[in-house]
Amino acid sequence: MTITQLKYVITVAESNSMNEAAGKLFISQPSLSAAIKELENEIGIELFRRTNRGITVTPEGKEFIGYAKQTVQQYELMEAKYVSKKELKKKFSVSTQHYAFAVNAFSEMVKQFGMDEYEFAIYETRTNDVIEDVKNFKSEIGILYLNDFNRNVLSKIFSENNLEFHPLLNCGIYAYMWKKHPLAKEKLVSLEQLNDYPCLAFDQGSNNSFYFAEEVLSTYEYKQLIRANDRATLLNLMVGLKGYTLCSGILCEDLNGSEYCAVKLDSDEVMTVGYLIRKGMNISPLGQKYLEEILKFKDKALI
Amino acid sequence: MTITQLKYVITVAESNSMNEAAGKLFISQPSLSAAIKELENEIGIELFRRTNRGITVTPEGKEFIGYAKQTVQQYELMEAKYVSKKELKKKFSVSTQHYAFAVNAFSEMVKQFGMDEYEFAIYETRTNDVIEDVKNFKSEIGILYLNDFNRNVLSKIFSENNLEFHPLLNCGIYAYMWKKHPLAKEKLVSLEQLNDYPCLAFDQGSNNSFYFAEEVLSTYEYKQLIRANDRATLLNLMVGLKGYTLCSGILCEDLNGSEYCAVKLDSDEVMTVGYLIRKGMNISPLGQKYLEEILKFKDKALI
DNA sequence: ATTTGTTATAGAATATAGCTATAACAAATG
DNA sequence: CATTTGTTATAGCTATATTCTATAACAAAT
Repeated sequence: MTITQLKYVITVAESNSMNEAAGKLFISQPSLSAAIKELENEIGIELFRRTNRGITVTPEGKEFIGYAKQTVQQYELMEAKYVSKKELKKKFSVSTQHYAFAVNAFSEMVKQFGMDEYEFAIYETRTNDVIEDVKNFKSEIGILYLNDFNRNVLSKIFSENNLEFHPLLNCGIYAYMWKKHPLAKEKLVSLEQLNDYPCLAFDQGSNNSFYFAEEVLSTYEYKQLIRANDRATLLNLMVGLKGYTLCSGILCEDLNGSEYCAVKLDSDEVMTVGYLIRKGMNISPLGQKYLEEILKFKDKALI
Repeated sequence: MTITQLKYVITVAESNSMNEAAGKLFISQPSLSAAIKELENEIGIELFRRTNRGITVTPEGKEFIGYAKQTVQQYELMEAKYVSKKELKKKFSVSTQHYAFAVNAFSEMVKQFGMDEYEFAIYETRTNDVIEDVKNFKSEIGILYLNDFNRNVLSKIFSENNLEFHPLLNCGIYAYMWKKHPLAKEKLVSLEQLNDYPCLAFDQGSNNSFYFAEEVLSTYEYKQLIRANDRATLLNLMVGLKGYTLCSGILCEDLNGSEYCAVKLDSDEVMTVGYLIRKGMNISPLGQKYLEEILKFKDKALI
């Protein structure tokens, strides 16, 4: 297992064929094929499925490539510092459920590190994709919540996939709605009161298991339920349909605007927002800063 | 720059001569000498000073080797997982000023990870060594405090050495003393009151700059000052001499025993305990856990 | 002066990585 | 249905790198 082989594997995985990858790597196709095969023999894992129409990455290959990327990145960091002496752009991505504060923390971090030396990405997406992104090394960190209802199921998924959940902040449940909503001035609202209005929820794609829902009380039977896949859409529906959504109560007026407000729900239920990482994986300085930024919402979470 | 070369460099740095290192690496001495020299030429840095009585590491070499250790460790992690398939023992060390809670957090972390898969080390030492240990990659994390007096000086040292300080907890200043000390029952003590008793301080070796002192009010002129280099010794002197020491007020009865108590000092001064890491360095899962454990003292710190 | 340790150098043997040419195969194409 | 075009795999060769042994050069201890 050499660094060269790892670099080759990564390039092949990003290509549609050995031929194409060989071109990118400026070596001949037989050399590349041999190098890959030698590695596969050494580790005893088939990384790519070869067909006459190109290659596909096997599931085990996907995991291996994840580790390979880490190792090569570390190596290239040294290479950049000591050999070529140019600054290598470090990468950082995060995948999150639909939380304005996760986006806010992200932009704060970006501001502090600057775009010159770093490459950033944030994916605001459905629960299952958050898990997948972290699993496949697409994102270093995933942001999602656990509560008493989904904790066991998600924890099992985490441990099966070598993932680790770390709590960041606990918060009560709030109904998020338009400022001019009839219930907006209440101190406390009950589910019965809310039942007169449509509940807005984030679409979770094909995986419509309750456990993947982003609404805290997914088991409750809502009279009216509307699904959306975009936070801005959802906000628009709050105004247009006098809808509401159940969430953490962590507000970011800067991002969602001051047109909305959160009213505490009459419920003892507590949700735990936390971060998901691959088990045994180091957290980069960028990741450290991002988590620090999220922790700044600890106070705001307990309005 | 190959992984092999990096491994060679690391072994040489841990040996007294090329010959000795060559033996450890099961290669001939000329091969090793050539490999090292080739690397030095490539990066344009002299890593080792050769004398007829062996080798010494240059300062630039020390830094390079630090990075090399990181990179090789990452590589060996993959190698262990995919090639040799035996679990590699991960290493974690921390250097800290004399804080019982730092030791306590350490032992909590060790308990949770278990000694089978990991290799641990904790160095309770003087301020300058904490900084040196982190700088030279001996410890991943250093624990020390900043206050208004030493902040500027230490911050400058940190940035000059590519180190980063992250605050963990703020605490007031307490006088730590024997439970049967005449002042032990007071709610609040002044420096004037304490002046009747010897002040106990940690010896900082040759570097006796005020800025490196572990006592919070190092500028104050103590009538009686006794230096020690061991926490247990200091505790004994508290009993024997009715001495006291100024500290954070974070107590760990489990470790120091219940024979001692902390009395709040009549002063607004606040000290910030935090951790020190190399700039741009990732934090390992062990380090993450350790910091989490220290943060659990956040409440105890504000008695 | 000799011995014993060190690092550095030279030249030969071996191992490795890459190349070209070609095979083997499957799907698209005329 | 043969041909073309894409794919990966194999064989044999060459240039390069790695590592060895033997030896030199040097300094300190004996």
